[in-house]
Amino acid sequence: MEEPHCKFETVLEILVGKWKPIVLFHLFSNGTMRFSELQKAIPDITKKMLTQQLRELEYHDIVHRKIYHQIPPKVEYSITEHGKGMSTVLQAMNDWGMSHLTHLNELYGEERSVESFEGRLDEVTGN
Amino acid sequence: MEEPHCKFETVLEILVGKWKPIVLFHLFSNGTMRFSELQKAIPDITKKMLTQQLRELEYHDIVHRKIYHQIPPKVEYSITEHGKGMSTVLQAMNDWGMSHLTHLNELYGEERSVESFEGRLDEVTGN
DNA sequence: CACTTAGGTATCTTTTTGTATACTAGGTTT
DNA sequence: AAACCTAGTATACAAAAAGATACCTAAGTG
Repeated sequence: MEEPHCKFETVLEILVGKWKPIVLFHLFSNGTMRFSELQKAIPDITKKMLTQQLRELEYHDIVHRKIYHQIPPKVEYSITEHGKGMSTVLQAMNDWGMSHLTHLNELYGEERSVESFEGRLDEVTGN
Repeated sequence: MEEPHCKFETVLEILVGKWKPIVLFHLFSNGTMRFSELQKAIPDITKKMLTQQLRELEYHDIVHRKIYHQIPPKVEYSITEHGKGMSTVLQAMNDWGMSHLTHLNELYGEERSVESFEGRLDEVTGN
């Protein structure tokens, strides 16, 4: 076999967390967003989770946090230059992910959406 | 709302779980492995977790489970053809992951970033 | 003087994941 | 006959992640 597939865990570590993908999606799509704009765009997220996910992305230098020292506060989030470098990886994951969805539909049936795969997995694993 | 970076969640869904990466790594590296060989290769994993992770990968048609009907039981696991198609994505994740580690080292220094990534990664790579 | 605003924290509870340990089947070896 | 394989289950438990809710700040507004 070719090169060992190993350190993709690093990417996983960045992306791990229930809300990271959708947060990243919005920031990649919209460029720069305020905390409250992200909250609006992701209605079910709590402030705590949004803060947490953003802080973790910030630690990995994927997201930049710009604070305006005003009252009421204003904080803007955006993808860093380093973070933009992730887009090819995300795109590759996205593309393969799409084709995988098609494949799963062929295997298990068309009527199932992404969300319902979870439930079907539970049927199989008995959890 | 066009979607440049969105359904990479599908890949995440396959890879999610504490032991999936190392299981995949061994199967990609070794081709075909028995349940007990995987157990040996990943000493800290419990049977329950190994079974669970393999079943989930099997559901996604990434891993194939071949049962030999004999006593004592023999079951072999391998990457499916569909699963092999994942290797480019894993490779892309891996490559970017490596450069990200370097970047983190530059940002935080060698000790700090090593500390933030778990030893399991090193187990996999043998570093 | 109280109210509003934006971007958070601080606690506590619930849910999800992962771990530990014991048990099973049925043929083979001691 | 008892012990030993392998590839699992079953059950109980601990730890981690996520959710719910209340609270904080400090200037501007009515």
